[in-house]
Amino acid sequence: MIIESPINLELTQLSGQTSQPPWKQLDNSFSEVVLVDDKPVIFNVEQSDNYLNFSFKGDISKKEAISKLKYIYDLDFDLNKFYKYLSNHDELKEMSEFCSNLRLFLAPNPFECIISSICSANNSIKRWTKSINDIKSKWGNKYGEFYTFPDIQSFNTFFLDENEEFESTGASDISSCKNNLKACGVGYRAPYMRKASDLFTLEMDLSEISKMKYDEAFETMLNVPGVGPKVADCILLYGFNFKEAFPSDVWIKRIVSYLYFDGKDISVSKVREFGMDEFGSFAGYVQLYLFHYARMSGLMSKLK
DNA sequence: TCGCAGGTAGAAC
DNA sequence: GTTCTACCTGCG
Repeated sequence: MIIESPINLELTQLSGQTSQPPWKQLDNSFSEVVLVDDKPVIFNVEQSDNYLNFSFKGDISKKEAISKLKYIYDLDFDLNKFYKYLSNHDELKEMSEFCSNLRLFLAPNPFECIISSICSANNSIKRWTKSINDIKSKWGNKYGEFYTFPDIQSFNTFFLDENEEFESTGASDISSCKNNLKACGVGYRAPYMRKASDLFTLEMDLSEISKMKYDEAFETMLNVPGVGPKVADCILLYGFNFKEAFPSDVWIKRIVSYLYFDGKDISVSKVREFGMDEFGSFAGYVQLYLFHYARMSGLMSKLK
């Protein structure tokens, strides 16, 4: 079955968006289990010309499957309109040729996105994706060769580190204690993750976030341990589809400073404000494209 | 072996 | 309000 909206699937999958790790890749195709209304569905998607060709296994209708995939790959976003916008701005006009048909890769599970984004802070793509995959295979439900991300209620029962696990389980040897968050390589982020899951279990309601205006959602996310401005914007963009978010890290700062401020050093928080004012409802996409444009055009190595 | 990279928390200015 | 430093891990 084909959905006729242009996408570069591999580019989108491997672009490091903190919604989730890339799906399992086999040649041209990507597969993962996704919960649709709490029902496990195994999706297989592949590139077919410019489009997304897919199949699925699970107890949902074809219509529901299409609607889920359209959400995850943001297929209703009008790329042509966006490219027209880019071509009208000198600083941005080169970008679309380097990242043609790159789209947002949105989280089917906002809680996974929150934990992924916390994990991505001060970290590399390779390391945070490995950590999230470790968490899934340790504690997720298994469907075929795939694992779901553990739910919020179970998350705050996980041990933080080997000491906590050793003391609570009475294991004979502390070095055999691997069933804890730190063993997933998350480092000092382990307590942030647990506190975040506590917060969403006890005080905050995830479904409330998507009903909020962006500014309120941003302020709300800043109250979550381990979540600062960059991570909050990643969560809002990749986890909740707030396209006006402009996640700003050191790379976006270097790129924006080069393109718009003659290389002058400006603070990350100013870059965020600039991005939101300048790009409006395209801010999230511009951020995504800026990063990959810089990566692929060689600008990144030049700015280093 | 060690230096480095990368956002946040918490403290200091 | 802005700026400094410690934090954990894997890589070169």
